[in-house]
Amino acid sequence: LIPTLREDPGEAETVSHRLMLRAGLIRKVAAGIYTYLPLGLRVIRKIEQIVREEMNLAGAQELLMPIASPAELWRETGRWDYYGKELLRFKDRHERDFCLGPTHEEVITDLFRREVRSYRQLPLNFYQIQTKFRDEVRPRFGLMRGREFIMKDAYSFDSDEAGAKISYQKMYDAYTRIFTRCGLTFRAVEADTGLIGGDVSHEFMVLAETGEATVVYSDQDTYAANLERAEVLPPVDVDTSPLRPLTRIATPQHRTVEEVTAYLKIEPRQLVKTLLYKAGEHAVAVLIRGDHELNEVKLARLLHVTDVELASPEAVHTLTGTPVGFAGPVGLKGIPILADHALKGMRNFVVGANEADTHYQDANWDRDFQVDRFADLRNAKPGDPSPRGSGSLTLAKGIEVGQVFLLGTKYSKSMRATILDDQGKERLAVMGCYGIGVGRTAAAAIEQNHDDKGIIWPLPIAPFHVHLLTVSQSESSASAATRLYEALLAADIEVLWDDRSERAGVKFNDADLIGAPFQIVVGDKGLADGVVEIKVRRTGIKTRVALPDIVAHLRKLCVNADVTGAARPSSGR
RNA sequence: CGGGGCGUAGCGCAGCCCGGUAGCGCGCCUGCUUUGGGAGCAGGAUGUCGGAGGUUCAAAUCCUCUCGCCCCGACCA
Repeated sequence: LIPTLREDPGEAETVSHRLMLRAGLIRKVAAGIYTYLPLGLRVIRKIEQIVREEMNLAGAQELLMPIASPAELWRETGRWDYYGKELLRFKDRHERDFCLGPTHEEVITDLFRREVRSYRQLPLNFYQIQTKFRDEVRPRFGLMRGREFIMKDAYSFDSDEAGAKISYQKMYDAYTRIFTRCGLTFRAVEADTGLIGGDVSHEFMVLAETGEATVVYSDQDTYAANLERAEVLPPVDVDTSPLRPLTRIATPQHRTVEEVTAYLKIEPRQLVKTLLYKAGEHAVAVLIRGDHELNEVKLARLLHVTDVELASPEAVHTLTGTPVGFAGPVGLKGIPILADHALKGMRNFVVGANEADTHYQDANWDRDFQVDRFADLRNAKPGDPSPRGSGSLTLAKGIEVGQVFLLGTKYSKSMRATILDDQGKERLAVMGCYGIGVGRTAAAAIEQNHDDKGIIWPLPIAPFHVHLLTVSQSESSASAATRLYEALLAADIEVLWDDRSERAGVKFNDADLIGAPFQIVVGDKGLADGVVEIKVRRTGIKTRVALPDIVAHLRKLCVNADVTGAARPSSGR
């Protein structure tokens, strides 16, 4: 059974989602919840196998934790309240609270503290490949952002920082090998730690237009970070023109940067917008140059809160006495004023006047208002200088397929996971955690490897190496195909045989859609000359090969295609 | 959570404005022909029109409620 679809399903927009449905890899059960069909499951298993091999090689041990976990563990770390609606909660028949695990720091740390006593038992690294559930606000793009999804998660435990860093590096290296073996073009970037927490983190980003994340990287040095994290250096070019006197100016009905700058015939970079934010219980004003974007993650980090949000129009009115659109720092009382450090280089700029339909021209910080704190608060943009030395920054879209975290003692502290060190003293275990989205890796591979006919699988994760199709109904081609099929199986070549009595065109199109790296076409025409046709899906190149030479020929093709998988690390672990 | 859109045969859609026998294409079944890039002819099967309630002689169509799905946004003063 190959349930391919001739037409694009109405529900899918992105390439990988469409092709996964059309090629018969997945079917939707509910929003963000999918069944893996036989073909899709084979791809998932291939990726899992690569992950297993590399994790084992890196010294991690596989275990399997439950999907349901009791609320008490989550209450210990505070995440029962903190995680929000993404945590799908339910009660068992005794009215006890449970949730479906979105990640497993709590469960593994609980295991660790019960079982491990001594530093001699460390380092330890446990991993599992398991179904996770996160009740996403907006599931989309098929397996790219599902609610239920398969994840490889790993957790390392060390007796000190130095050890934890080594464990982290091992995982970083393993991830690099995993995604390389999967045939992906990716980048490891510095990342923020978000809900998981911790100190250091890298995300593995597959570069693709459909990515939901933005990657920032330098064109000349090795700097790469996601947009939330990417550092912006203080300005180098400082305006030294003489200060002009502050002037009020009427800007009737002109609120946005666009409107005000057009009205005043100035550039957005000569205007400073004043954003009012709610950070926990407090309000702050944030000054940002007109052509820059505020980075809320940076703001939250600076203020030591988990989340910030724009103040409501009502709150803006209370704080500034004006409707939204005319807030400004001059005369603003009672709340801290923060400014992006780009302002340090600015003079004689335009700001709101805290009065309807009015702005100030030629405002200057220090003279006209005080800034409580300058900081890096904006998003990087193309052309910004690299924060590590040389080159300028480029922005690209990426799909996050993996992330590694150096957690430190965040969880071992709240859950009191301690070990005895060589002095007999109790110490908190130092942890790391590491995740790979298995289904998302498959989707990302399709985003990077397809054409208008369908998927072009990288050999290591292809559901089958070879798609065998018989295009003639004759006895002779059926028996030739049977012999060939068995010969390929005997040679450990995975082959999908399309023996349906469909017309040739249907089979060709399905084969292209499903995207096995190689197609073997058996037909009466070729058999008359004792040959079959081998087509390389990616290049479209067809070769006529004599029957006895097929296995050898395929082997050669495989070696050429599998440049990544062939290069196995020769570590002694 | 806000905005927009869509639920009609297995799939893709029309019909709805203007109420009156539920349609088209693909797929599926039967037969004949065809057979190396999504075949042709002939015949055939398939629908609680997402669900509930209402209006009406009469509802896929109008009204109310509800469920599901998709897309955009949740970033600017």
